[in-house]
Amino acid sequence: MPRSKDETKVIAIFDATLSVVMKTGFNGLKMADVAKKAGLATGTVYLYFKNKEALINALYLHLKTEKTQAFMLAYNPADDFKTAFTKLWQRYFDISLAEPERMLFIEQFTYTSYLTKKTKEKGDALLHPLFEFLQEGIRKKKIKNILLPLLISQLMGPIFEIVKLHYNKKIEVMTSVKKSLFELAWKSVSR
Amino acid sequence: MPRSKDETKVIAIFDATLSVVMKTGFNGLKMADVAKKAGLATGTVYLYFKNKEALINALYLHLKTEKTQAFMLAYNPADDFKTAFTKLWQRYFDISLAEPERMLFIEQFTYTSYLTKKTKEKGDALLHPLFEFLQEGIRKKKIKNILLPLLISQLMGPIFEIVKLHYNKKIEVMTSVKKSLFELAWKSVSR
Amino acid sequence: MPRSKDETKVIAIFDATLSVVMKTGFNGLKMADVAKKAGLATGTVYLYFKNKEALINALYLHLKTEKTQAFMLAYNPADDFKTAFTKLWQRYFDISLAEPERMLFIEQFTYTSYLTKKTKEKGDALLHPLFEFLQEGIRKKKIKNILLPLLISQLMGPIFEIVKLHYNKKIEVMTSVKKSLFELAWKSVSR
Amino acid sequence: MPRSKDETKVIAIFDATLSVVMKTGFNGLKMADVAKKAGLATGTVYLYFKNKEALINALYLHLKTEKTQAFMLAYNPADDFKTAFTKLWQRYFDISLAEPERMLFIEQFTYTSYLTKKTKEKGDALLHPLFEFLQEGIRKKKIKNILLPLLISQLMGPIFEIVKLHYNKKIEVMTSVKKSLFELAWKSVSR
DNA sequence: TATGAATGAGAATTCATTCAT
DNA sequence: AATGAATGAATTCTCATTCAT
Repeated sequence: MPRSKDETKVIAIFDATLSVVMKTGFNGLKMADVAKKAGLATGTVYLYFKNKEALINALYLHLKTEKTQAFMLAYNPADDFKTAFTKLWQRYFDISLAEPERMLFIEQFTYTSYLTKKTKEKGDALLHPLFEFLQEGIRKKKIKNILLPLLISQLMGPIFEIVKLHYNKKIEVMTSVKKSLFELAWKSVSR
Repeated sequence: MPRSKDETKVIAIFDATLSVVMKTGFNGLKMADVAKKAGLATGTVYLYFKNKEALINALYLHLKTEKTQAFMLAYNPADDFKTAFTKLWQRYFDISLAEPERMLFIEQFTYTSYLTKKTKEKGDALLHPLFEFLQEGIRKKKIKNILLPLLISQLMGPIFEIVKLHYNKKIEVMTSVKKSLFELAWKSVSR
Repeated sequence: MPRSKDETKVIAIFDATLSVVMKTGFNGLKMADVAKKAGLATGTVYLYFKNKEALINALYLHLKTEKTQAFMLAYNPADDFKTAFTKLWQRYFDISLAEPERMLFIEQFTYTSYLTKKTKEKGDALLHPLFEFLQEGIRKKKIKNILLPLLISQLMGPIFEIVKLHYNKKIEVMTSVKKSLFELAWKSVSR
Repeated sequence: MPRSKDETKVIAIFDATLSVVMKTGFNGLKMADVAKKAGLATGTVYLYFKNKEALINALYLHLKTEKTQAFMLAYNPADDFKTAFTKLWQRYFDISLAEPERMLFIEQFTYTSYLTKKTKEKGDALLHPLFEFLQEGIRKKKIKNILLPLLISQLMGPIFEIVKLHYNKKIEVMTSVKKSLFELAWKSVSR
């Protein structure tokens, strides 16, 4: 809930917050550090965000929105289902790996008391287009007829895990890996 | 002769910590609350754990060990691979859903600066038996020949997601759900 | 523009610390009391000094520097040795008696684990000019040719004792007393 | 104020206390450390001393008594004044250097709120025999007619300083040094 | 708006002392 | 008497937030 017009500063604060959390964990997140990293005075952060909680909620939504929009861009209604599915999965995978911090940040705060119910709901709502796409796939008998949340879990769960491994340098993700994983994913949900 | 240092108290402190985190989130974890919940004086907690960090690391390892041991009990070397795989998956699933707090707690810990590198390593090491079991499956051509970490991600990722949904009351997990999910899992990794 | 970090506050904290120690003894030194006495919030003290140890080290050096400078002002290179010696001794004596707290405080510090090796060294270094002056006296055969540290001990030791007596109201130091003491001092070291 | 008969334990506690203070400074003195060092349980220390303050006061008096007695043994009323003075000074010097910790301990606690007025008075009273000896010297016109406290300060002050230097390894005290120092002392107070 | 010093409530930790055994 | 675990008041230090400039 920025009050001012200076969108640049909001972004600087978001970036700084992300960076601090990634470096120190969410319990190491201090407003003073965020300010310093953003090149601002502590007080200035409070001109843009009412308090720490507000900042975190705003960032959460910002990241989730950005990410969702980015990957839904891969969707072309003209494609046949399998093609569309493939493009979407790959885009989601690519984005997640390209900016693991964003994804991990979201994960981290989910079970923190900082995150408002409202924020969580808004975050969930962003996935509606994806739900509809998958629903369509079920209707067309392209994928198994299971509850959508389960389907999504089956698809996203592995990606989250891979991103963690990648971020912690436990694995290197090459094209072959991506290919394998996609096959696992498609194999498990396709009909 | 004074009372002797008591294993019971360690457990009481572990339980209290878990309970406090689950009620208030990770950032709401205060040593005083833990002590009160455990029915002890603040100082007593420090008799058993050097400081907050030590407590968290110990609890992390405790939970992870407990969980791993519990689910590896389902493993019977006499079983053929598919049977063993099925039992293990189901046990892991059941345990995770039965005590979602423990699982979520472990996950949360991971993104805290409290957790030592050493602790993480020890935690990872606990999964060795599982790695070996899957390796065996690959050798026997029962499951796909992919990097083990990827395989594990594919198997555990979805379960984590389901547990979260379950814990947040977004879904109800009935037998049919469990069955569906197992099929997705098996379908994706089997040869 | 906020208020800028203020040298006045450092002095206020120094004074407050000194005053608290003098009233309650060294083991009665509490940061909260220092802050209150200085008219500041607890946190403010930590803005100027990293922690209690840093405060004590800084104050030690501050007092020792101040005292050394003050008494070295009595030194005029144009004076003949005996005159210079007399002036310095008297100035040191006067200063010590005028502000016994400062002197006693410095002494007390010495036996605290708070005081860093580095700080002690810096403190010792302050006496260099005095060492040189006495060395000159030896060269000129005005005073006995003994190791400088012994000479200094012989000169300062009695003064420390007198200050303690004075501070504890065991004696009253009048001009006649000062005269006697100077004679003892000069008698003992002169050639 | 030991309550029990076990004098051995009292000594062990005294030694342990001295040792802990010397290692960590008086603000590092913890009852638990004393107990451990003495090979006793914490509670046991409290069987022998009511509390920390009582322990410190008892030790202070113990050390001062011991030291005073030890050096007054060098006094032989049959000796002429100068001989007696010499013996006493040297004995005091030797004792102080041989067990610097004891002397330094006494010094350290003098300005701590732990030490009772009563304890200080008792400690001072121990020096009475020395006062009388010096008074006699004045009467016999062997030493200068100055206030006794000043005289004592003049004699003890330098020794304290030397002990500190010695303890901190700043100087090495050989026979020649001792001789020089005695000469300075005698020169300053003799008539 | 922007600044960053100041605030002080609140959290972690310590340690003298007690007490159950 | 001896033990050392337990206690909890007291203390240090932190950090979200405010406010004077």
